[in-house]
Amino acid sequence: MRFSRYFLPVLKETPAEAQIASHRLMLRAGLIKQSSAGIYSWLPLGFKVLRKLENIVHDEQIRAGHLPMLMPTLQSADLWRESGRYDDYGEEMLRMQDRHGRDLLFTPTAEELITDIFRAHVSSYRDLPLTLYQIQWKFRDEIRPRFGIMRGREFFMKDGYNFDLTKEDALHAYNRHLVSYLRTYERMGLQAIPMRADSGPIGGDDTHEFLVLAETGESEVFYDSAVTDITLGMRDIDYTDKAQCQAILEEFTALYARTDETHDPALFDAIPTERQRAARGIEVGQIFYFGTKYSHPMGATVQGPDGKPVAVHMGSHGIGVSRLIGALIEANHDENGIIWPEGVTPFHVGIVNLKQGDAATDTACEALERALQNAGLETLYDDREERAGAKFATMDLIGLPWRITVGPRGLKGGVVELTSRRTGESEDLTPERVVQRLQEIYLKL
RNA sequence: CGGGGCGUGGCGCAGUCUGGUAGCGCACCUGUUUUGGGUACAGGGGGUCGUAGGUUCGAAUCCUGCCGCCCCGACCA
Repeated sequence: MRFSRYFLPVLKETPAEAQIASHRLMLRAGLIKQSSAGIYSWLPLGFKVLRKLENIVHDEQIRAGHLPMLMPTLQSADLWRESGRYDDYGEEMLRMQDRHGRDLLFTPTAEELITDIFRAHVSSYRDLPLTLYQIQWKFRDEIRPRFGIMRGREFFMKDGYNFDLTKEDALHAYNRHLVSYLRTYERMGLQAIPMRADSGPIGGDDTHEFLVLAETGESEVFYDSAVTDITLGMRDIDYTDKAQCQAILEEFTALYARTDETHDPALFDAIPTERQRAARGIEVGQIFYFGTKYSHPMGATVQGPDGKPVAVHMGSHGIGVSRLIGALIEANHDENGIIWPEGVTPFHVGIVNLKQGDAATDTACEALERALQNAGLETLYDDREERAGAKFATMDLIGLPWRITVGPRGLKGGVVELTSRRTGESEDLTPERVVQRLQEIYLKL
């Protein structure tokens, strides 16, 4: 992509409303524009990151055996009356009427609708287990939206629902989701710690929240510092293996890690003092097992082997995809701007032409751009006629993890400069080597 | 919803107290210059001062209503 052809409205000055780093940087780097309180437009660069996260979530869900689908944002109130949540959900649910005066709502979550789909089409235990999910816009009419995309009213969320014959199977689904979520966050370059949580209005018995540690997080968390040393890494996972999923859950949840909702000071004090941590975190996902809470009142049953109807055991699972961008930036930025992890960066590498208009550097940049594209890498070539400092500042702000600097001096020696955004370290390499290096870096992901 | 604050070109702000021709910086456009960490000079375009009403010879400025946005608290992916 040529910078001159892109739509990237970067701001030198920070809009007054932005209080936290991720919000400021998202506005300054031209990722989003506020439309009204808690509602944002996603500009091309922000949309690109959002799509990357969405793709990673899809990829990991499909890997875990879950089926993608899409449900509408507007739903009939009738289903919600059936489950009893039309009245329970309260002011947070945005309600409206169509021209016939029928009550509609903008979906804050989709347990009712998915259960309705399930009961209409599934009647035998042989069709279980089944896990369906979608990534779709949600609306929750927050009392006070804030922190930009981190607590918007409209947000992009992956929500999944499992249907199982027995509690045991449903708990395996729970474990499977925990594992797949861990993988998902790790691929994004984020550490999200599963913590025992409170179930809130979704209801249910078992629930874990995934929290990214950040000073600006809204949740108070307490944990054993040793939990931050556990990673999934490259291990081979068989999602049908109940024992393996269970073992991973136990591995990740054995140590103390809780939000303030479920915090137990006595257990916390039992941790060696030097490992006790009280901090703040951003909630980026949550998984629930809630048994027959919806299937029972809504009549979502299957015939068991004995021919008798059984209410299915369910759980639901969410990842706040749009919020993740905020969490990613909170965890990855410095005073100059964003530093995208390689797994989610909108472009793999930026190219800075130090002397735009100079035939030799222009040619070298264009050749590099083609070579990188042919290698399957996405480039953002800053071809503006700007001073180098301005180009570097823009690259730093938008946070591409790698930058190639092309100038007449280097070209005399046959090299260009490859710079890491994270470390600031540079290396002089031939254009061929640069392409190779970047290929190696991104191949691993 | 309670408490606090703000609304003046795309962004950041001054001007409001004490009414008298709407300003500054950035961004944008034109030209020249320049390009190794936010370049210099010159010229230029763009504003119903959130909105409605009131007071006044005259309102960004004073008064009233409404709308929007932000911050602190109770709720949430």
